[in-house]
Amino acid sequence: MQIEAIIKTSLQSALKEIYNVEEPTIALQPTKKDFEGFYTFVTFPYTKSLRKPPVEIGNALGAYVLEKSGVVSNFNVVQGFLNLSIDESAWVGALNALALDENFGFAAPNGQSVMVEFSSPNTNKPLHLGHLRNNFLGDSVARILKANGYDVIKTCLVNDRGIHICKSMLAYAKLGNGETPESAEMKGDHLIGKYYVLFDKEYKQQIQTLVAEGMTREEAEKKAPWMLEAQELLRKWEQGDEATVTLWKTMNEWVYAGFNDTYQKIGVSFDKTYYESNTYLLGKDAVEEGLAKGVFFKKADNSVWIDLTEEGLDEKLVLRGDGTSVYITQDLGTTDLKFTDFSTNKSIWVVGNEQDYHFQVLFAILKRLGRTYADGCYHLSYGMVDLPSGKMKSREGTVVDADELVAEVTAAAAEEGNAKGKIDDFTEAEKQKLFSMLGLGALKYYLLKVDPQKRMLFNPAESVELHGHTGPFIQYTHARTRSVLRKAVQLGIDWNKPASTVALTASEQEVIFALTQFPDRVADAGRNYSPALISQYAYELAKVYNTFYADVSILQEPNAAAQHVRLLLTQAIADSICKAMELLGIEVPDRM
RNA sequence: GGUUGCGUAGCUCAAUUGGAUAGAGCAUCUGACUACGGAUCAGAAGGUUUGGGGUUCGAAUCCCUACGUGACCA
Repeated sequence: MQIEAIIKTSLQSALKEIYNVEEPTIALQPTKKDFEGFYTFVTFPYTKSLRKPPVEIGNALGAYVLEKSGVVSNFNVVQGFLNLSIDESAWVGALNALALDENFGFAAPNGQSVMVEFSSPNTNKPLHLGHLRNNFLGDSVARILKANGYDVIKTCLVNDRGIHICKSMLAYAKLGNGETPESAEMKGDHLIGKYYVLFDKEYKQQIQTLVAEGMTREEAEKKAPWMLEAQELLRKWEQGDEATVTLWKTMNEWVYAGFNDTYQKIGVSFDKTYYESNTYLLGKDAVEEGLAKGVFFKKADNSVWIDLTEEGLDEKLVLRGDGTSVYITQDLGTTDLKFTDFSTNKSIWVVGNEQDYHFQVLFAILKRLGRTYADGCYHLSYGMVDLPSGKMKSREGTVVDADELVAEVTAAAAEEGNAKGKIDDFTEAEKQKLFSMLGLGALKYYLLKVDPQKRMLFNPAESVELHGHTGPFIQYTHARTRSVLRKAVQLGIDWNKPASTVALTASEQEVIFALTQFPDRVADAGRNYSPALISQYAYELAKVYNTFYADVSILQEPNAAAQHVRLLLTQAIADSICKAMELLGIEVPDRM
């Protein structure tokens, strides 16, 4: 059994035997660095019911677990805090168990399945920084849930239809001159993005002209010729006009080729891709169903609504008076489709917090419609990414392009990597592989270390940083452990077996303590859908190992038993860092 | 206007979900067997947790209020 679990059980018995208190859950916290011990139990909550001072309770409980638990070597009480030190044999035992368990940290399959929808790009422009946060989050959460025992299905819902695509199509039809990604030597998604910008430019011109002619701004925005033409194009598309559909298909193919290139580069993939062009008409039968069940009601203009004031929300339109869909209509249909296709227990949407209200409404409607899956729906809402110059706005050209950014971080890693001269024997291909690993490591870590819910600031200089609280720092620590282990192999040392108990330094105990927390951290990250918790943990592992590394010598250690423990611990750190980073979608090198 | 999120060191982020003297990184300053990998380590300095009230053994965390800031709904 785990040390922490043993202590908890022992404390439960202590409370029962000494004070006749039944405590179903014991909360332990790590002892603060300024105090002696590793686990702390807070006794304040019992002072009232037991009518005893907290120190007295702490002493009684401490004496009990010291005598009976078998893992506690010492204790001290400060006010209401009972601090417990752990016996060396318990530490070594824990190390043996986790270092020799290949699946340590990951849960066994739990028989549950979950769908994670993320990325969900528009086909009228290339991916940008905001998409990257979304992609990395979704990909990482999928990995974390898998590590928690779920069967995970990653999906992407591509927004491949609508007025925005028609804008690009129109500009291309007018100005394209048959340009292709090949002839332009541009990635397809960037080429389409170029025409979207061209549309916007011309559109703004037209508005200005109309306003100058005396039209109000609002009217001009509606009456600008290109806007009218784009809307006409959308109507043609919906009617299946052949030329329009052909152009749409061609341009979308270009975009997908570009997207795939980017996805591959950043190491993100999907099990299933949904296209809105196939799903945008869904949901109308759900509306019929809602009307029949009396969940929805019709207004005089024939539009369909739901009253969600009981849930603290408003009345919400679910179908327009002319029978056309709104976003929520499609989402109702698509959600039904997703659960029919995969019948998962849960479904998660990784979507920005600007849509918080939308998802509250969606889930509330699903419940009202009596969908059994409604309780398994979760909106993983994340904050926007700001730039030092302010908000990213695609219309104002202040977006950070994903492809460019990846190239930049890779270049930064290459510059430092080449300067160090430690990999001069690498082939060019090996170097490229490494630099991309490090560059992406820096970028992914930078975006994932922040609590998903929070808005974050993207500082370009910090995102390519390779020192301090960064991905490359952790990757470096991994390379370091592998280097030690390589040398140990060369020296013919066999450490891959249980170690026996020896005296441990404080830094060794800290490392083992950190290692033992892996399963809890994974579970925590899964419960909270938070890669940030894993990021934090990977950093702690690296930090605590580096402190240990500077503190004692491993290969020069004369005592074979002590050396054995240190190698085992090095091995465990290497494996744990590798696994933790894998949960973030970050690869770690053996050399760098 | 209505609803809602956020405000922590100069900057970027933590704080085990109500626990001890609020912790890291960057930037600044000091050091580290001429190195089992220095992309590292040890240390210094940096805080009235936006202001004000309240709840209790105990508040960055919960409640009220003011200010600042973002989002959504029209």
